[in-house]
Amino acid sequence: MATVTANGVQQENGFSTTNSAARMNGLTIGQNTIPMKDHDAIKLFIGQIPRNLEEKDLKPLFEEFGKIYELTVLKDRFTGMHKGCAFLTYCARESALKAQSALHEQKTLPGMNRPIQVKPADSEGRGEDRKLFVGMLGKQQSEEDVRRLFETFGQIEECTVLRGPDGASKGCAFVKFSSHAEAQAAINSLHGGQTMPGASSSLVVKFADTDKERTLRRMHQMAGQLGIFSPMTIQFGAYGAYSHAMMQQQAALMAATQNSYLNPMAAIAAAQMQQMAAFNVNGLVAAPMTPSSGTSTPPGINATAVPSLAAPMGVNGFASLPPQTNGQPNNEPIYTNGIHPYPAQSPTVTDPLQQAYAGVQHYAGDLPLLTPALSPPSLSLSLSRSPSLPLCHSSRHYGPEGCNLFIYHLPQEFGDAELMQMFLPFGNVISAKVFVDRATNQSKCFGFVSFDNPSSAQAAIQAMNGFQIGMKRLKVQLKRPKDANRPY
DNA sequence: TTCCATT
Repeated sequence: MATVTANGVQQENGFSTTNSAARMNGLTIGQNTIPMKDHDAIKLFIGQIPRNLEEKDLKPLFEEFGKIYELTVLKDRFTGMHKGCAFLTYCARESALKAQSALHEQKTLPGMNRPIQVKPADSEGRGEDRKLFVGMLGKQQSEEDVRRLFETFGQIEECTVLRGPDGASKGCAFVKFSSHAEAQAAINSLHGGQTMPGASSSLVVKFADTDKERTLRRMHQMAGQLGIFSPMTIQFGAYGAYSHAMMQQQAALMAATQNSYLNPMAAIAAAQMQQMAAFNVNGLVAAPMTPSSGTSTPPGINATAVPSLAAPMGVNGFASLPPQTNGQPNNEPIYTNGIHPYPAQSPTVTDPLQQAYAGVQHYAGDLPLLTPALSPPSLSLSLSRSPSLPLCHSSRHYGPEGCNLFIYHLPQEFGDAELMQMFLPFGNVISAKVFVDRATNQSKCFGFVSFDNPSSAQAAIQAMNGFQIGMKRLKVQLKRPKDANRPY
């Protein structure tokens, strides 16, 4: 297990040697265990839950199957109404499978007429982005042969040679890796590279058709047979991109789930980012998922007095901010994790409170730091009185390509200043903007931060993506470049 | 009963 040096900084080499252990069990520093997510973790959809149950109520029910990485009750985007369902990710894939088999349709929660649903979220797909179709195999090649061919590229979850009724190979197979990147690597190295004995041409290695593509193909065939061509087909066909036209045609025909299939790359990118989050933990910080977190009210924070509109407790795990007092906040440590290392990255931060906060931020990759017990009230006080904050900003709203971050799942209470403060440790913040609903003046819980150089942005992603607040985690990604995601 | 938002 990793150790922490006297000053609280975990040593570099400690990280590399403990990585695999960390993946299995969480990384332990002192008494603190950092939750980490398996690279092949499954996001579960939880359905049929009573609307009066919030994250903290659901947690005990699911914790029994393993450490929870993230749990989010779905709320209506506008009204904030509980939708009666949730998303749940365990640190370990195994826990998800256990929970699914133990709970799915197995019991009915109080007040519900249908049994609880626990199954992989729709967004998880069925691994189509990591499943390969392999063609032009030799007829005598077995599953084992195919595995050997692919195993150097990653972990193979599934390998099936397609066979006829007589058991004879059809000369093709499906190979499912544990990640998209592994599958892609196999394509890069193997496709067209060699010709198997008895095969008529070189090996074919491509992503297996998704359901959508299959549907599409079928519709295409049907449309062809019926002589139907939608106006969309003609319009987009003029651009000459066949696959694109197909996509658009499907859009016209199905008029459903457009986002997900028009931009599959976004989903993949998101998945990769999540993997990075699991990686970026680095074992640098430890803050326990405080035993009291979510189950009791820390002294000084009155959970029942939370004004529901201003700062709903259940939504982000925060207590409402106390009214701004005129005195100095008490300078007791905000983060009681015993770790106060702080590399001199942010010479502008002089307030000890801010330092403590910023230091924790820096190491926070994946951690449940901002639990109700530990925080934001004091945080916000310290932030709000920072006359010495550097004046970064203005004139330009964003930095060069690669320097701009998109941040999602910000606490409702965070404004521009808090956002900037949170990212200052990573470099020069050119701007920090939280989006605010014009009608209600409420934060939309996402925003942008721009640095003056790409490495600061990367450092911020490394440290802050996956940063846990309550039961949610910040999503920190490079801002989508303008024009990305436009069909043409 | 399926989140997701890009100055």
